[in-house]
Amino acid sequence: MAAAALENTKETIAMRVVDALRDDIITMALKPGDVISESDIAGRYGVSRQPVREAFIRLAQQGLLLIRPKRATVVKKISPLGVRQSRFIRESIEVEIIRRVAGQPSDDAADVLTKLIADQEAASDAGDSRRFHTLDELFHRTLARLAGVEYAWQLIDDHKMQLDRVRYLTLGVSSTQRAIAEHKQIVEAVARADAAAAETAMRAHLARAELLLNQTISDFPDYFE
Amino acid sequence: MAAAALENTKETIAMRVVDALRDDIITMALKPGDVISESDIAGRYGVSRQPVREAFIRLAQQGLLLIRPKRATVVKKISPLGVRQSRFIRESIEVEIIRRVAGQPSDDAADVLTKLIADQEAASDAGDSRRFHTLDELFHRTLARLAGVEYAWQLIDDHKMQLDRVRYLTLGVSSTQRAIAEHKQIVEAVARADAAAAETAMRAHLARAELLLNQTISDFPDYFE
DNA sequence: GCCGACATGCTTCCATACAAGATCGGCATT
DNA sequence: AATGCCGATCTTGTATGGAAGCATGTCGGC
Repeated sequence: MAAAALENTKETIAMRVVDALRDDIITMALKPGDVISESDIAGRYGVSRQPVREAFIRLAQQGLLLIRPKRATVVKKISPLGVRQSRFIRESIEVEIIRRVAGQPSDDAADVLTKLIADQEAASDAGDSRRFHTLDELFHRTLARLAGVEYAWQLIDDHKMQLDRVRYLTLGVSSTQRAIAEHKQIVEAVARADAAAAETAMRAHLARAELLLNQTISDFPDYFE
Repeated sequence: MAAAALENTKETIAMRVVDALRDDIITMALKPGDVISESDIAGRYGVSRQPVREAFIRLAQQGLLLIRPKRATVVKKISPLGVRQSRFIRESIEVEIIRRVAGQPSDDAADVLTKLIADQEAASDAGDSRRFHTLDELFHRTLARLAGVEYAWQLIDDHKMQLDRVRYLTLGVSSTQRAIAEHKQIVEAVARADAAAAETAMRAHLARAELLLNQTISDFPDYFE
């Protein structure tokens, strides 16, 4: 396990426990299939069972924990079906976003995106895959903002967590160079206001995740259902 | 308020409270802006505060309640922005779905959909708007199943609840005849395997919700932010 | 040797008591 | 009369004890 101290940032203990556990789950410090209990976590963080229990409820609703009443609570294994359907949702939305952005092109849209790609190249050259990941997410979030639906991006954050766990497992595997090249293609199409090309490029970009998923399933079979 | 007795179907008390409260909220028995408290609801259902509190947490995560720590808990007012972004998500997904269904037409797909429309006409003639609503939802869910993404439909159920509250307010206003006509257009396009026409029809169908939303906001201004 | 009843130790679930922040009213002071 | 203090009384947050269900391993019967 990771730290035994809670960040003192959030208001309530329950919220701090939520943040700590979610981080442990996404970073695989708590592995899919691991069994945890209220008193276990409570003792580990030096708090009572009640806030831990409420944290469990929140994380269970986010699909990260599975509470089996009167039995136990386990870190939910990653569901390939769930991941694929989450990808379907994400692809549907991102395609719609890229159409809008390419359809109503603003002057600085391409500039902002180009600058983000430059940052990604810097992170890639430095071998900082964690920062690359963050910038990659920012790239897609920026597209949502340019389309005027940034709030919608927050709405699907819960579903994205399933994808994030898979992505964390692929940090060393995925080719950052290839992702950067695909981002460039998308921006180029947006700059030309070519919605069809932008959509095609976006679908191709997201399709690579399917290969990564299959690779990950065979690399870590125990983490999947 | 509505019933003071909990259905004895679900496993735990907390789950029963969740179901009861959610139903009261969607059917506007609990109105947006209403202030409730744990002990209030607990006394009303004859249970302790604890399961009620857990129900509050779940409903807050679903966007139906707003817990203000140490202050109170209120039934969340409907956010027009949130509704529009939920609609954006839904439209993105449904367009993708209708493309797939129209793209890979199965023989009985049109038959199943046609039968559903017939049921809707029957409900409309009988003036049973509640049943019409249920069938309408089934129509769209069936499309998701035909596209092979029924599970994704469940994933966005949480967001749909925002739309459901608005829809409940429009039960007497919306034109069932018009909705049926639009459904027929969609099915016709699917039967002809005309993906472009199906997409256009679906967008038009969903666009009507924007008008209903604006109408509802002016009819019930107190229910919105 | 095999199989089932049962005790034991786990878990989550619920109830209750207390703690701590927030609100609102009365009341003293200015 | 206006204003600021302060306490009664709400609220949600946390702690703890016990109840109920489930899994497991032991022991007795066959």
